[in-house]
Amino acid sequence: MRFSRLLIPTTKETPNDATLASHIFLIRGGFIQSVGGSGLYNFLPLGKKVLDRVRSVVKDELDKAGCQEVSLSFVTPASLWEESGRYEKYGKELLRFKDRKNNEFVLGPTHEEMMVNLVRQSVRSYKQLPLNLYQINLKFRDEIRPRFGLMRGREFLMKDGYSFHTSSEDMKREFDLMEETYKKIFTRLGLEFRVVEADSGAIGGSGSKEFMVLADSGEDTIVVCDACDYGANIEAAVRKEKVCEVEAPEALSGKIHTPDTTTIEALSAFFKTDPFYLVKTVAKRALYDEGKSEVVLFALRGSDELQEVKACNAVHANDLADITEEELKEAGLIAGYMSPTAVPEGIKVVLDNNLKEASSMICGANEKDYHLTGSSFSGLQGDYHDLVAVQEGDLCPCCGSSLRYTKGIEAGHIFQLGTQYSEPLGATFLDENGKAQPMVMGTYGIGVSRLLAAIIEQNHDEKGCIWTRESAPFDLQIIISNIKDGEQVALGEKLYGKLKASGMDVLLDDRKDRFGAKMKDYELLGVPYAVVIGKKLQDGLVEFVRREGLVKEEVPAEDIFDAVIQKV
RNA sequence: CGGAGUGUAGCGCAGUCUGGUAGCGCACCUGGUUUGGGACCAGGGGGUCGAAGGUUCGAGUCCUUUCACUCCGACCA
Repeated sequence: MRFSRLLIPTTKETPNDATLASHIFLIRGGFIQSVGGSGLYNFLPLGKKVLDRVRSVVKDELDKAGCQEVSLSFVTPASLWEESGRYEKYGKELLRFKDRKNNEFVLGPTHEEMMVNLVRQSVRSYKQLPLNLYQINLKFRDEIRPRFGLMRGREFLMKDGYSFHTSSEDMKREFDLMEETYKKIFTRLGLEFRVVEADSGAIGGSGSKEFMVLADSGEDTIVVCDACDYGANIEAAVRKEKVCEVEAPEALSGKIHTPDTTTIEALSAFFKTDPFYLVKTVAKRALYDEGKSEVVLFALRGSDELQEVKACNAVHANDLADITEEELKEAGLIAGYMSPTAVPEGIKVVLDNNLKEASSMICGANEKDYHLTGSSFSGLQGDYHDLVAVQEGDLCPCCGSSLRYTKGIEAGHIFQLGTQYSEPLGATFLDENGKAQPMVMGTYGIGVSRLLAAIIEQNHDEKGCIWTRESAPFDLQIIISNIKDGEQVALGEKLYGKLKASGMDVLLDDRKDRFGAKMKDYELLGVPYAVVIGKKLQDGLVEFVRREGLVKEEVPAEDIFDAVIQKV
């Protein structure tokens, strides 16, 4: 392609709302264009090209793994969502609207319902299973706060795949195959990534894994072990059970006057004991369907922090909200002195697993200025769950080494769904005995447009993008320094023609601009390699440039074709 | 939704306090010079100042209402 004919509106200035490198360079390089803000973007020729290349890597690997591509209707009848029960549950991110006949529709934010519908209409027998269908299509989520360019748009390109099986064993086999396939995809795209244990969120199901592209600008905190492969989203991370080297406080059981000790620190100082032996009680309002809600107490060791997503899952709530002082009073709870053992009637209590069989604990008396010592949870019946937010320095559940935090961009997520969609939606097959069984499902997503942002987050310098081999808009860029120099032009054109004929995708910068402007654009666009044909051509030399590190090498003009073929 | 802020040319901004001809830089168009690090000279085009209402002889500027967007928190590929 000739630069002079391509629509590549590069700019020197940074749009005022862009803070992330990927956002800045994708806009400045003329890859994408904002549609009046609000998380919507147009893909310009260069951006579309990169998107297609990334998409083709995804497609190629999926097809190799035996998946079949389909394309589902973007506009989805609301009735399907009502069937699955998600019409209400999904919340405001689901864009709903009516057609001229007043029928309700949604713009698909994910397509479990549609795909199950497709399959239940066409699959009858176990002989037709397993099946793995996917599409790479637009999704729309009416995000509360879209930001960071392609990283979190409202409209985005997603690959969503769904598999259907006769048994959960077979589904797990496919789940593992998808994990391997995803690893191949991210590796081919040149990304440094980590597969981590994850929370399943609104999609549901169990045993989900996320593919995190490692980048400081990532929005997710992930917990990783450097000694082994263990990695998990902070929302799902677990640790080896903690022990405390400090001895437990004397087990005198009783009510102690503890004025103004409403925090763990104060309490720890008052009793001269480790927070490990204190009980932290956190009150939250759990929100459910149809506007229902209730106050819940979450209790854990004073040395631990509550992980809200885990807490939310423990009570099967849609969300947890902070609680106001009035609400506390109304519920009969005393701030700073709450306790899982002295609870007003009708308040739900959830206990952290670490409290199971704990003894010699100090907890609130649910009475102002009083705490109870010598509390024991031994034999105490209760609703025990993992509620703990794993901290840096906690020990790896697999190998016992120290864990640390890092940041990641969630680029893929795979779920073992089971039958939670096939049952309500009636997606059944007839087994060998002629009995109807619900299909066992898995679901697998990749944020394709987000991958563009992730690639740049991981591969850029202060000057611009550095595309990886399989994501680059072109294999090579030829820069003719002075378009008025007949010799430079002749060599540029000749090289361009020969390389194109050899199957290479080449961008020829044949613009009238000065050298500096072309070089700046090259650096901004981030094509992996360039050939600069300039002044040194008088001495029979041209330059071969590697974008990464901007390494330059002089090559005799007559050898440049072979050099390019060999290096690129 | 809670908190903060911004809406003026395609982009980035000044002008608003103190009402009086709509400005600057980049980009764009024409001509010329220039061609190894975002050139220069000359000329030119482009705006219902987010929207509606009000005050005034006169509103980008003051008042009221409203909308949109951005940034910080809870959701997600």
